[in-house]
Amino acid sequence: MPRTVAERADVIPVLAEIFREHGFEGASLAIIGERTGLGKGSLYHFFPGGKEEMATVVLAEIGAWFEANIYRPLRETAEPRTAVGAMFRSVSAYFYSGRRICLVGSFALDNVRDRFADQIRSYFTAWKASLTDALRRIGHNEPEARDLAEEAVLGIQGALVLARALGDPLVFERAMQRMEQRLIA
Amino acid sequence: MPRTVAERADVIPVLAEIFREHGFEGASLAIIGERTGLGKGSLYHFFPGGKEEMATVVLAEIGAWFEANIYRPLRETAEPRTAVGAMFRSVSAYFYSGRRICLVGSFALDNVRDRFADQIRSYFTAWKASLTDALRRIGHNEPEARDLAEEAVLGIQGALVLARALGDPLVFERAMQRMEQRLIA
DNA sequence: GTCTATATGGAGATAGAC
DNA sequence: GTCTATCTCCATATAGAC
Repeated sequence: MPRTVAERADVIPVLAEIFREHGFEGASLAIIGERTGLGKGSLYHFFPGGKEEMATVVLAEIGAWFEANIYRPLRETAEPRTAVGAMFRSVSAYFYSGRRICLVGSFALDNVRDRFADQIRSYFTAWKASLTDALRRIGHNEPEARDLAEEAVLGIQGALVLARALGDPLVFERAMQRMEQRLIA
Repeated sequence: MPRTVAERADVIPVLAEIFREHGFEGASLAIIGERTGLGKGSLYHFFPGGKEEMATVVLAEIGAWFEANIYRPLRETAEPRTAVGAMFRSVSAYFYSGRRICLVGSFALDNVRDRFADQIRSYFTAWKASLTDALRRIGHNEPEARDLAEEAVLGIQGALVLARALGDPLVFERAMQRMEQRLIA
């Protein structure tokens, strides 16, 4: 008999976490079944396209979350200096101060990069663009704003790599501090 | 009959490139056999420990290369300003201006991170330490040197992630320029 | 040292009962 | 919607001839 009646939406955050921890190929259906509490039947009922569809949906949800919580505020908040500070706080919370990796960044380095190339590119393009916009409004000129935005976006990814490699979240926190200083000063 | 008589040392750079392109799990023995021109028999003759041993050996060779070509020059070159400039040129060449990813960084984000944790940590620890040393000798005070070194090491990793995600090597080249400026100025 | 053949396991995915 | 049983494929690894 059925364990419980699940909703597809409830499963997505769990999938995201599994992909972060195990990568795309490492996230076996066995693990996914265990963590979601769903059998293969239910999984394929929700995601007829299998793992590939699961990852696509997860990436879409991540993109939507960043759009709502990071990119839009950067573009639309009246006080851009505040918005940039808020971005660093949101990012720090989102990545658990460097204890959690960026799924999009890890996919970019992974074997699966080509399969999800469009979603990966959009994520970073939108981030760069919205941050550039805020920096422009803070008072930086156009090329300077673009440079600083690129540096910050890449710095966040690098901080996640290094913090994970060294097993030291402080690496991430220090990088956030430095970048915020540089952008807002 | 045997195809050719190979040496283990010749195989290692090929393995490194395969792991970079496909990741650890994605690098199947089929691919490895194809690219090295070796059958499974030869592969297991050279690496009785299988793929895990292959990756360990590859990481060791990468570590040795960086020690000889990056870390030692940073520590020992009489003119540290020159050494830092040389580091950026070597790194840029090594990563093909951002077209090639860092195997160690990609492993750090991957499912296999725990299996190779020691080698991953050493790679970044040694890089940070040797760069800090050079910056110290350039004239930065201790905490400043440490901060700048950490920022540069992490910036290189982030630049590789973003360049790959956007399919744009210029992202990498710009990041190298900015960092060199900041470190040497 | 290299090859081919094979063992064995686990992967993703499907079928159909309930 | 959920389950179990099953299919097929390809993974790593081994054995033993040459």
